[in-house]
Amino acid sequence: MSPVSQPRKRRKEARPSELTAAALGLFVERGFAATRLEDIAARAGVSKGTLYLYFDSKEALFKAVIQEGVVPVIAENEAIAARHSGSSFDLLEKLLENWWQKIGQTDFAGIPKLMIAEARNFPEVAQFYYENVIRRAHALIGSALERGMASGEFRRMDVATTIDVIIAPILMLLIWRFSMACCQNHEGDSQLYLQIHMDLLRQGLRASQV
Amino acid sequence: MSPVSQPRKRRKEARPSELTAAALGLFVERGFAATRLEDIAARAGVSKGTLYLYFDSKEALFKAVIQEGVVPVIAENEAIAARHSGSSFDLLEKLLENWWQKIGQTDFAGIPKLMIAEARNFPEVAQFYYENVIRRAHALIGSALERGMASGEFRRMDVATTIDVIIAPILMLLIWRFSMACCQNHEGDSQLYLQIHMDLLRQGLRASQV
DNA sequence: TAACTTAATGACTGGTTGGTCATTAAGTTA
DNA sequence: TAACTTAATGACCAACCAGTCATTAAGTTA
Repeated sequence: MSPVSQPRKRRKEARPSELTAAALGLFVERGFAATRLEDIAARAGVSKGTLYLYFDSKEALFKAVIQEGVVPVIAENEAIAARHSGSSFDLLEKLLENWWQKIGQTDFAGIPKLMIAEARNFPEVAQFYYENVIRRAHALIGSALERGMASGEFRRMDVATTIDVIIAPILMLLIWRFSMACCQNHEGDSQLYLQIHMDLLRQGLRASQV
Repeated sequence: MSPVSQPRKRRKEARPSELTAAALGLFVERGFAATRLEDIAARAGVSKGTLYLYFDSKEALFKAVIQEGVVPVIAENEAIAARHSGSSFDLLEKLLENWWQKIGQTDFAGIPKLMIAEARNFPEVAQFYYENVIRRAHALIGSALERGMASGEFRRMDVATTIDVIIAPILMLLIWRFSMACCQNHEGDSQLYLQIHMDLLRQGLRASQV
């Protein structure tokens, strides 16, 4: 057996994203308060001291985790909505598909659970997340709904609240995966879940035929 | 000004539930790890030492919080389902109504967020919650769905997954209230939210008319 | 009211961890 | 290869907190 300690490499560029990735994983798993900085550093393959070269404090690291990877996907979806032509329900499906690819199937999928668990302890970060992610996602779904109502494709409804009801099952899918999912022996089928949600909406949103 | 310290009263009976109530509030607000036992004791109007007369450890207190107030409501709803006659959608509405009265509008409303945030750190408690709350709630909704499918009221669908999609917005309502809700200036209307969810379901679940 | 039982207290301790900094060594320049 | 810059380290410290226990006093019994 050779000595365990690796020669220490100097890789200034790669460190921050490696550290936020490690932090995301542990924060989601254990919660902010219960996660030790030493464990984050170890998962990223550095020492605790190195972590402080790149982040001022544990809270600063938390902020960086949140701000890193969610906003770009919102911007993408805004672009998708802008150039869409076709039924409004198709637009909803396109937005969901892109979100699923960029968030739902990546490590960022853990962020909703993390944000929900820690929002009250970090109001400033929660505010940032609300303004830059939640509000914009709402606006996106809202405009699709209004488009569909204007064309007669969807029935009339309270838009603001309907948005919440549409988004809720999508968020719960991720939240569940990072919390209670460990108790189920059978694994849930995410694709089927999303498909059934959209099936219910397809029929639930459309203007009644009579 | 008179001295601050109250004469200490002896109230062995009332202590446990006062302590679990205080703990629920603080755990929901700050998370398990970030909550200090001294703060829980203070909120319950006793000293930290007193807390240890009634609970062996911080984790034991957490278990007690969870086990205290959710199971009875499930049992009630099982009774409601057993004696129900009428449409299957009416049954779903009745179950939701009772749940809203007994959980949604009480301090127990914070439990879903707490369970989700801490499930991974307390697999034993999570397992208990899964078996005694989640599984039974699922079975309840599931039997209502199958009843409706058998009578031709609902269309055919994958029951297990549809249950999840139905429950998700209801849980998110509470989770939201105890996390990101602080960021919104306008307060959401829970009644309207639940009504729209049920409206979407009423039309989304029913067998297509053609 | 004296003796007794036990609910309640809060000072204390041992372990933990966020954050610091003097030291080490990787990589670069001359 | 010698001198230099700075990324990386890990021992260390101070604050914090779960859990303990000797002491206090509320309420009860005789």
